[in-house]
Amino acid sequence: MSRFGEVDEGYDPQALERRVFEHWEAVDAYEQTRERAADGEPYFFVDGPPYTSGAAHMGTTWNKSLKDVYIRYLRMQGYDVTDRPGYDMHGLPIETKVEEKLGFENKKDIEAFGEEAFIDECKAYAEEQLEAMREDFESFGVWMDWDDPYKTLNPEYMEAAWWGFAKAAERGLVVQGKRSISQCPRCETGLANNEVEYTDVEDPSIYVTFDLVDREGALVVWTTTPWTIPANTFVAVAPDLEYVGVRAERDGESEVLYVAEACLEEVLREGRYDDYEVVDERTGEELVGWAYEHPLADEVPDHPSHEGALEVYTADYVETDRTGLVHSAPGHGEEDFERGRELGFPIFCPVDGDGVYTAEAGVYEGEFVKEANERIIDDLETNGALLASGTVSHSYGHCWRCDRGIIQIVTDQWFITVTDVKDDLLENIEDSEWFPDWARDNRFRDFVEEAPDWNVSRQRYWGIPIPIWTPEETPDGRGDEDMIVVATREELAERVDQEIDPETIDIHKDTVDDLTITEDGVTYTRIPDVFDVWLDSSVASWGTLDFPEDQERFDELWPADLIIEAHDQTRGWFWSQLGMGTTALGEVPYDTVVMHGHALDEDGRKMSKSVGNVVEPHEAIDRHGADAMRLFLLSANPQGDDMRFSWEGMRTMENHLRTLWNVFRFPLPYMRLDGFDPAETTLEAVDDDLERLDEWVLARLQSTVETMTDELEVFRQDQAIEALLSFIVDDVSRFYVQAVRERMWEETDSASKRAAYATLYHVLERVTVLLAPFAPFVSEEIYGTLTGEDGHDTVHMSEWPAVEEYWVDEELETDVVALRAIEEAGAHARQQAGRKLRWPVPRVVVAADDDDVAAAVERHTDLLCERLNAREVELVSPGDHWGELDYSANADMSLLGPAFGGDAGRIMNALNEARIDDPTLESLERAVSESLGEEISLESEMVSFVTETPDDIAGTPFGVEGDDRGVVYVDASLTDDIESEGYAREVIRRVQEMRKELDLDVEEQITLEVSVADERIADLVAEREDLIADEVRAEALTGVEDGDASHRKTWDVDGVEIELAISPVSASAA
RNA sequence: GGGCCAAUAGCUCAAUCAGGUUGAGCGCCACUCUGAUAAGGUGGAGGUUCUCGGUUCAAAUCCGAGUUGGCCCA
Repeated sequence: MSRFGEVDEGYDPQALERRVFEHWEAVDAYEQTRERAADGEPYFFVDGPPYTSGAAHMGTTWNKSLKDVYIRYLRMQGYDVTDRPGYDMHGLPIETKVEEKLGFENKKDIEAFGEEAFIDECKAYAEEQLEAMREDFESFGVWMDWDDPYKTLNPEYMEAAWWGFAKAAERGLVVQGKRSISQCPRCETGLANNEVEYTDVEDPSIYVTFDLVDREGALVVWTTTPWTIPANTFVAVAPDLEYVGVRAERDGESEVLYVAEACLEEVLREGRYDDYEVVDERTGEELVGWAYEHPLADEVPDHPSHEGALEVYTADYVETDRTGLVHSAPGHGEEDFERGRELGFPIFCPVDGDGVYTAEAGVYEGEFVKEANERIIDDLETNGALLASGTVSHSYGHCWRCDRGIIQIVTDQWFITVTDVKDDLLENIEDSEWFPDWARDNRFRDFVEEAPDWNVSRQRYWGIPIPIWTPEETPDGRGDEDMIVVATREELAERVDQEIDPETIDIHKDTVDDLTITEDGVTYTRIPDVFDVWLDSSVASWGTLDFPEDQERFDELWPADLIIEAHDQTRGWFWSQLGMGTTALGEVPYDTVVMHGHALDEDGRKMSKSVGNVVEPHEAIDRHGADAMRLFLLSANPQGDDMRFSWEGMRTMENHLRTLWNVFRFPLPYMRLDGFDPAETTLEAVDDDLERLDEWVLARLQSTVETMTDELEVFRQDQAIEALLSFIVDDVSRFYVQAVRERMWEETDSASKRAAYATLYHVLERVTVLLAPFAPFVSEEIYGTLTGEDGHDTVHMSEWPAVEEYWVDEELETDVVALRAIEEAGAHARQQAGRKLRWPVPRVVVAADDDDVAAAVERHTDLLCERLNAREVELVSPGDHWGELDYSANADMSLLGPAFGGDAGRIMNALNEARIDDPTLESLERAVSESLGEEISLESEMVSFVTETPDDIAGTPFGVEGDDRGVVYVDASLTDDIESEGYAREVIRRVQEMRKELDLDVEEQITLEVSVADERIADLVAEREDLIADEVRAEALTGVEDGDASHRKTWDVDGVEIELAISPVSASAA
């Protein structure tokens, strides 16, 4: 880019972004930026791999933008930052998508299609999705190593998972076992808890009676899963709960029912009993050992009948709910299973992985369990075991992929026994620092404390094969006793019977399933399962380093310095990494965690396709540009809180950027015209010529740098952005540029102009560097235009600015805060006096409350005169009083409260309403006492005096951060001289407008004719003819002939009619 | 059903930890400016600080119960 070249007149983000992408491409901006930091101190950032689901939504966009900011910032700080992006590419979501695509119904279709072909389809699909996501990420300017991402489907990454798992196995933390798990009957695989989604559904709600053996009556249980009744093994009670036996009557028949006393009324109502009588009272403890008959004994001949089965036991999961007696089937429910194991019962689960009853289920064999519900209810009724039957709406678990209702069954699974190392897990948490800290100390700790063993096996195809080989013959024994766990591809090649090349082998299921190991005469085959997909990403901290293949980088970098993810990852990636890091290596694999929230819609609702409130990032980019979108997202608190998307917020950010663009564009023509060379006219060169405002804006720049750096260090980029934008918009644009414009308009060269150039140039250049991590596009273009060949090829190679002590000037900053407050108050007072800024006022009086303000006014009298358009500015020093003022007082409630208790409020009001002539405590006490009708004694610390403006002069108090610091009085009286200038300015303004209407060049000379209807005012205007001619570039004030090039208009200036006519000189000469 | 987090102006948030007359920016309306112009300036309207109860002279702030939303878990 050439320095001070022509730029777009308005801020056009789309065009600008296109240019910047081309520029990045042309100069290898990303590669150069990385290279520049290559020798810096290493910083190991790990990208949490997004699942390859197709497109970046607003949440991933926020996440990646945050990562991009900190990567860029750290790089500017000189760190050599790892920025390898990752993709999570295995798992059921992709399998189900591919199944849909191929029109598959279940696993049998996959088997028919062929494992290898299916895996190839999954791989192709995942890669396709990856490309779409990469394009999205790049489109909003995320700079990561897109050419070398880590993919969980790559053999070297899969090996990282094998290695970690083998380490855990080495430490005895891998076991096989039967567990009650959530099974998706369609996907035919177990699901982790976090893969189960709960939604409200209508299910059967039945009350079943279990007839007691050897005594009259029946136990009443309640269930929503009739299909689990065949597997009933025992009934659970709470030991201390009161139970009753009642003789209940309905339809003229009576029976004895046992339920918890608290549930009695409800059960009888459900069963529509007419009457009842309590015949027995017992605690749960006293029911233990009672035997009952299986209600489907004939239909399910193989039902549990072993020693101890079909009896009452206590269990801690019993609640005083429904009947207080719980039908327990260890072959299904998780708690039932645990209790059943405690009791030493064999597990009876007559249901297969596809949700179909096995032969053990007797007459129900071959039926899908959910469909068998109805028949079972009928059979229960026939057997006289159905007390009541209805439906209930409750929250029930569903498969996260296919939405089918899950079933609880007991199957053989493989576990990492994280419960064995729970103390280590809790201890290791302490080694990580979290932002916000409560995420670690409340949420995460709670989760870790309660975490069960990790079921890592899935009965699926598209995943990392579990590297366990078990002996072909394992009669009765558990697989984990003689298992071989393979850690690497090399080890695999060494141990398997077949000839394979570890360099080239793809270790997906279709390949490794055929491999066998024979050792000591025993042949081992691989178990058919693949890993839970959460295990894939859990090894990212070393997988991203290609460890174990690459040992060196692991030794240098591990563990991760920083990870940044949303709060749903507490139970996801934050946890899986801790679990894997601790079981494999005994350490937490990350030092610092930044936990952000989710992107919600404008109303604070979750964005969801079905609700139709999803905002796509590319729509946001199309409407307001990628920079504005990033700034909007990044200006949200990144620690824990959710963010609400807002189009208004987006627009605001675009407006701020437009302001920056205008500020940047404004001096360019002047700098170009004057041949300003920033390399020559440096700040150092013009130091002696700098004016106070120049020094001020440089001082403000320093404190902005300081604030931003401090905030970024604690991951509050939102605060950093606020500081920067407020500097750009409030300080540079609205104040500094406003004040220095006239210096730039000067036609001749001057020291003051050069100083202004050098200052504004420096400020703008620093601003682009500070803005670069957040809005990488617009900062790039501004930087390029400012620096031309002298700068880096890209702003992103810049160092993060350090505070330049030389320019720090806190006192000056505070002074200008006061001056700006005075100016603001002055403008307010003017408006109240009905005098617009264009009209000069003879006098402005500043009554200062303290020496700092007084000193500031003294130093900047000229500036105040100019900005307030006052002939003179007078200062009333602290301590002196403006004779005509009244006073009232404000109360300091922190002192008034303790002193007066309940009366403090009334006294406060009296203070506010008091009007006294002189600001003394005595006068105030007198006024307050009189108003309240009682003697009130005040301390001077309790009150502060407030001036009350007299009627004849417009006065406005000014303050700093809520503290009153003085009052500005504007004397708006008129004199002929002032009226003369005022009307002249009115004429000038209107001539300028007419020039614009004719589209004249700024330099173009005109002839001008002015005729004012009012004679007195005509004379006043005539007094300022020279001023008018000068300001509007009029060669002469003469009559203007009506003609093609002339422009004539009659104006109404506050009731005075003024006719103006202009014509360009060139036109009238022709 | 349980845990964590949040709720203050139309919107985004500050003030909450250490109780003391609720603030800023944006938006809106009015006025204003017109050599940055899809800009700038001034003012105004807009709050039962989610609800109810408690502690206190005094509660947005502390405590308890609830409501709504988000995440996680069952």
